[in-house]
Amino acid sequence: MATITDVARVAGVSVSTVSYAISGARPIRPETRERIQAAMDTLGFQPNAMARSLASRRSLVLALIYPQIAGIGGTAGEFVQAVAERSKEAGYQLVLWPFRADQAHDIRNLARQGMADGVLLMEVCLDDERIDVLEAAHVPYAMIGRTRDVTQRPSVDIDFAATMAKALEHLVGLGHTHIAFVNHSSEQVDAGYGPAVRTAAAFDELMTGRGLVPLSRTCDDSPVAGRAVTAEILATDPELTAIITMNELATFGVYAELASRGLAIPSGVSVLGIVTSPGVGTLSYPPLTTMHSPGAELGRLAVDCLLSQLDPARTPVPNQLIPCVLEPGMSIGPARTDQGSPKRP
Amino acid sequence: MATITDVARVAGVSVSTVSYAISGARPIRPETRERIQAAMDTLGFQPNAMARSLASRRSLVLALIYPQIAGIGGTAGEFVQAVAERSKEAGYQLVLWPFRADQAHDIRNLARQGMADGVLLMEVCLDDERIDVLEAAHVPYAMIGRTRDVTQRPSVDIDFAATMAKALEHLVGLGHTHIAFVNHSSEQVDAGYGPAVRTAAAFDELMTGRGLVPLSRTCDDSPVAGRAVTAEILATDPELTAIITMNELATFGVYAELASRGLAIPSGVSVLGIVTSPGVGTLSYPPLTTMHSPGAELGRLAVDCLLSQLDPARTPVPNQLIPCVLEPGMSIGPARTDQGSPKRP
DNA sequence: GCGGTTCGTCGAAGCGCTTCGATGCTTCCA
DNA sequence: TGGAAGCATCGAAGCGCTTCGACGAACCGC
Repeated sequence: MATITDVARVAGVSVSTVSYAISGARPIRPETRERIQAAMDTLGFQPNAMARSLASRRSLVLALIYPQIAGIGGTAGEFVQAVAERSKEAGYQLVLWPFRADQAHDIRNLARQGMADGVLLMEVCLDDERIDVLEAAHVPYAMIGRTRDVTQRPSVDIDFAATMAKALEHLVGLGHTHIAFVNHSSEQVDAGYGPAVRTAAAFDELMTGRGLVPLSRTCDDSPVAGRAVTAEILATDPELTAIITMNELATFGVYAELASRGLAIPSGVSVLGIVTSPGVGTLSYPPLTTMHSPGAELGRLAVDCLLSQLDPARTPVPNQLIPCVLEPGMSIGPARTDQGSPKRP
Repeated sequence: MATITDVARVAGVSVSTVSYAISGARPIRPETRERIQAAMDTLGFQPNAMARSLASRRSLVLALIYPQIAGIGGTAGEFVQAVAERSKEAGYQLVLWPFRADQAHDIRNLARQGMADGVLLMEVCLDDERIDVLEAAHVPYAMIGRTRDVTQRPSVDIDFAATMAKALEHLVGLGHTHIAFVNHSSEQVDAGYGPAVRTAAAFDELMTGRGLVPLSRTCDDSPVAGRAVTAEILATDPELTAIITMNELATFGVYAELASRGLAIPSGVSVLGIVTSPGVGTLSYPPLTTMHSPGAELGRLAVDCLLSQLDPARTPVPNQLIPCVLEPGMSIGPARTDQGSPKRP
């Protein structure tokens, strides 16, 4: 494997000149630059990443800490992909650190080994120990998701409140007033999992603000649980005409339960999946109308957000919240009016 | 950030002694070892990964080249996850290199920068340029999937033939003789995408071997295409009683088309999904019987396979083929016998 | 025509670690 | 009891690159 020394020898210049020619940090005479380029080409020179990092004290590597990328639905996959691609565009590599959220100290130690210039965290909880540890160790980071207070903390996230607002606006505009929300599991809510907590809060507040009664349920991530919750919801409010789900697997159960009761979608009950992974709407019949998670955009933003801290020359990236995007399917229609829709609460 | 020199000073020993204490490459007196350990603890020392790699000429990093991890179904996600975890167990980190299959030269150049000790390739085609380039550059690799000839080439893969054999055995045992196979798209077959080619070949051969007529179709990866193919298959062979699909998205279309024709599953037609991602069976009603892809196991094996080349001290990992695992659902039953099942071809 | 700049290049000092050979002690057996 | 062998440790030479200061040459204005 050719080294920079070989290139310098072949080009008849000093090692430092080659280095400057590569980095462009100092002016090089065009003729010299060409000789160097020729030498690099004939030798097939590729600079050694480790030596470069050691000397420059920048590894050009970002680390992504993730708890899980498997599972149905490519939300996380889409996100990871976007992160990797954006990193590459920016000249960085991406390493995967599979750590659970409670392994903050292992994360800190790995970070201090200098393999990565900064870390990206996903699935951040309202009170996330990892953030505290990383801040204490002065490790640059950016999070996808938000801790409780996020001012002064670099983050990008889905705008759950805006997503819910758009969802309700859409449904209420079609005459729906009895609307239920199927959330993630109660374990996730209790663990302070941001999406579950924030979206539920937004639902309650927005429904109440419209003078409607919020019917909100947690639900394990499975079709079976989705079926059970649907049955329970329908029993609780027989006048229900719309269900918003933020639980992809449960949504399949919602469909199944509605079908088994002869409740057609959307003429009987409208269903809207929010924060979904791409393509999931087409898996059901009738195709589910969704508001899909802006995973790819979040991934790119997260990288930009982190890089803007590593390199002050970059334009700083403010914290951003991105709402989900409506993807029309065929699961939403006007509210049915079996016994006159307006009803006093 | 404390360095090894700081540790040596605090412990009152030389730098090399600290290094040997950490690596265990030479014996150190227990008392000395303890002093060093104490020094490391008080300083919070973490060895610098870059310096270590530069000096030892081993980065302890593996690279995973992947074309796509997004998309419905966690097959690839499951695989990536397993790879990352196994790597961590073995003391390696995993970096993601998002390259398309035609970017062999970029891959080569990156590999020659010495960031990774070896690379893992997924979605390998029968004739894969990347393999040739990597071999020419003497870059250690392991592939998930197989090129045309795989003797002497480190690989792990799904055993498509065995999977298909088990699938047919199961169905024929239930009296099915008119069986169709829904493959991936013709583009993928033409591109020499191993799973599509090998499985189709196995289907043809095994059906013919049993004296049955193989009805094999390519199909775009979408529910819509799945519907169309199902209609065409049923028109071609009205006596069809079973469909094997290796196309998760299309399978949803298969269900929809059967439902719209009033063909119940499994009493009218049995459906078996092969090489599926985990959990996908539960998304349909009735739950799809599947043979799911051993993604996690393949991921672990692939890492072991690669590591056994990097470190000759490890026990070598032979090329392995792992069949998919049957996961019972409710989509398979005995063949219907509308007009007497045995029929001469 | 002389001090002050700017340009293009060089040499050398690291970056923080690994690893080879050497060294001074002990220990052991003939 | 002396030489070989083993043990524990040290010093120094890199690994391949970046970057700082320096230096000669060409250029500038007054």
